[in-house]
Amino acid sequence: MRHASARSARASALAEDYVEIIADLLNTEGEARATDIARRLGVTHATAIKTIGRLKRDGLANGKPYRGVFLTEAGHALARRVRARHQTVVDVLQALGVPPEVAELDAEGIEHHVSGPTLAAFERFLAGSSATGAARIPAAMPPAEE
Amino acid sequence: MRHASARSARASALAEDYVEIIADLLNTEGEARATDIARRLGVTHATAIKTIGRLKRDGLANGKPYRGVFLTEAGHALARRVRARHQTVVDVLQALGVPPEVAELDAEGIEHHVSGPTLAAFERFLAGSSATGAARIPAAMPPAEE
DNA sequence: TGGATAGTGTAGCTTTGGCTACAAATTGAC
DNA sequence: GTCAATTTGTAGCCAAAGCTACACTATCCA
Repeated sequence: MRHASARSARASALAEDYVEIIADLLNTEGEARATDIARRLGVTHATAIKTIGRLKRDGLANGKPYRGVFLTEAGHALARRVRARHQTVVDVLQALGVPPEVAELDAEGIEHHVSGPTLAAFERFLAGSSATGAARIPAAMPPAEE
Repeated sequence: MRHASARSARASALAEDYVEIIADLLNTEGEARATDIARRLGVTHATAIKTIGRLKRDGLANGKPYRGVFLTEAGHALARRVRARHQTVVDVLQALGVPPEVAELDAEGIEHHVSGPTLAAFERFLAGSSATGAARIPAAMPPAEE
């Protein structure tokens, strides 16, 4: 049954991607239009609109027809969590020696499968590296217990 | 378009999971039965059989009705690649301080999104750690250039 | 040699996430 | 204010991946 959780993560990955993009568009452009969301994802606007409909149904987004998409409080909370996790994953990959552009690309897929404990370990790892000013974790770092 | 590659990775993830499990069953049990594959994945046997049909269609598996599933040469090659990558991801997660059981679980999802360059970086990272015999990478490790 | 049990396969349904094609609304330029 | 262009929405199609229910084979044991 090991794969079952990976499968459910796959299911929520799309919603997380949409929410992440919508939040980003709202921040940078002031509005999130269906066409822009679609372009960012590399799908047609019809696909985007249908998926946005599911986000609305699930209480993550709202907005009136022809008036752009907005996030509910739940949507914003999810976006914040997703964004922070994304950055952590990118930072870890880069600390491990992955080139920045590749790290950014791979993080897009990896982030949806990083569980809470793993995220915590990543953060400890990064805190350890930055504490010494080095890009790598110091040898003296204690094993993180949970 | 950053998300497009993550999406296509999601598409091949299931095939990779099946091939990985089939190879493991062939190794440990000598045969891969549909019911066992289904149980490992946490799906019903009907779902497993349908997916195995797709693997056969795509040239990864073969076998006669009621006679178990086998891998083609392509299937075996894929299984080998997937298994090696899986182990690397698990090792990296543990080196970063993720508990073994969690590392095993998260790797199941993460591995499908680890690109070639990232995998190479992971291997360099591990080579650096093991050279000192420590579970962690030494602070003195030089940045891996690419 | 039969049955019972276990395993395999088929049929038909659902949801998701894609697509194209078309229709409707909005916006901007005259 | 009207018309063209853009954007948004709808309809209908497809394949994948899941399910339940039922039918068919194999296998094993009495």
